[in-house]
Amino acid sequence: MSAAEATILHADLDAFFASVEQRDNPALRGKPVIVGGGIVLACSYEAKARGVETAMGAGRWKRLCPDAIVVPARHEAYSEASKAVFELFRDTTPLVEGLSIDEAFLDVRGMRRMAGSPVEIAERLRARVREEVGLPITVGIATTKFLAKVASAVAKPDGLLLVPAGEELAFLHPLPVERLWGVGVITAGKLHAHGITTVREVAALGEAALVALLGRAAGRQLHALSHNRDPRRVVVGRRRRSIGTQRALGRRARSPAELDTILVGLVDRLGGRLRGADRVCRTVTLRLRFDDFMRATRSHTLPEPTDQTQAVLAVARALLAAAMPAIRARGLTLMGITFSGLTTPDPNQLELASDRQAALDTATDSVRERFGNEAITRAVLLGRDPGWTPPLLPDLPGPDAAPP
DNA sequence: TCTGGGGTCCTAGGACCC
DNA sequence: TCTGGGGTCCTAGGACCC
Repeated sequence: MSAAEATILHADLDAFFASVEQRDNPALRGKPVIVGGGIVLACSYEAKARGVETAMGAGRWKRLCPDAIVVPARHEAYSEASKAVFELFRDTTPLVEGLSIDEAFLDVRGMRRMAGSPVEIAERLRARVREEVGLPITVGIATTKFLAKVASAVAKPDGLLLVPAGEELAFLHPLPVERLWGVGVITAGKLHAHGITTVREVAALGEAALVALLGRAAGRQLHALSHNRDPRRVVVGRRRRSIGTQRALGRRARSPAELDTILVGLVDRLGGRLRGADRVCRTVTLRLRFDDFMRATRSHTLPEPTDQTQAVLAVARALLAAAMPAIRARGLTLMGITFSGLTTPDPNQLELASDRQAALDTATDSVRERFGNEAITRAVLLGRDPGWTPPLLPDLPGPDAAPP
């Protein structure tokens, strides 16, 4: 019994949002299409060929591709298309692990007699996604999840690539380090600084050296991946660990009252999403982004989980009020706010969140215990008095280390 | 060249417990 | 004077992914 047979598929829709737009509007086919506008949420391969990339700002893509057709995002359409494709995934094999709205791992081990070789299964899946949902999809096949993902990235767009068992390293080693899952700009930069540009060179380095360079987890992981060692199984039914909502603010200064209005909107959305997903959260995190792209995080953990907007709001207000003086002291402009609730793994705890007033009381007590009565007062004032400026709090560290 | 709205996982120090 | 080990939880920051 060879554990080495390549049976893991990584299926990844190509330029997902843009492909849905081209599917639904024939006038867009064959043209550079950008979904988003302000920044690029997604772009068609015609736009990619001109150098446009995801998350690019308007200034840049307009220079690169002035004739691009810009369409607003239609998230419901994407969500629907995603559901239809995932149905086809699950019709292919019960072992489906979703990674995001547009990609999943499928394990087709033991299906040869019934359904054919992994390549045949993948071909059939690609044809069905094309015919039944109208979208192009790329599939990578390999012995490990990690390598299947690398394979699909290499095969894009609208491709299929099998890395046969036994040929993994021959495929992997010539690739640039950036192809490895988990190597972003920072890690790639560190590796480049040591003259390492290919996976082969990573593999030759040895675990100890990689750990010294990148830290324990990242070093070990990279070492293992460079030898195609990835024992992770395809797992069905993974649950989200956190739910968050965020909003960009731009460079304009915001009054406390404005901030509070934004905050209430975010928390309201978050509460709705928690309840909609039948989830509760115990740890509420406030994430702030500044004009120099610095970030700061403040979090608070409640004694009991909740899905109640008012309870989360009490925590959120206190966190923001407590962080505000430190922000002002640095003279930074707030560019974005995120609130997220770390969901709890135990669904039984849902019952604990049933009583609204009790949840609010618990949250208020918990915040008071940590930040003191003053913080509660400040948090309440935050929403009421536009002229209010918070006093400096000496006990709070700044949003980050002192500027260079 | 400064941009969205989602997420995941890891690290490190301090508190606290046994 | 020097000095124990291990574990969990919380908080803040950082890197990365789509």
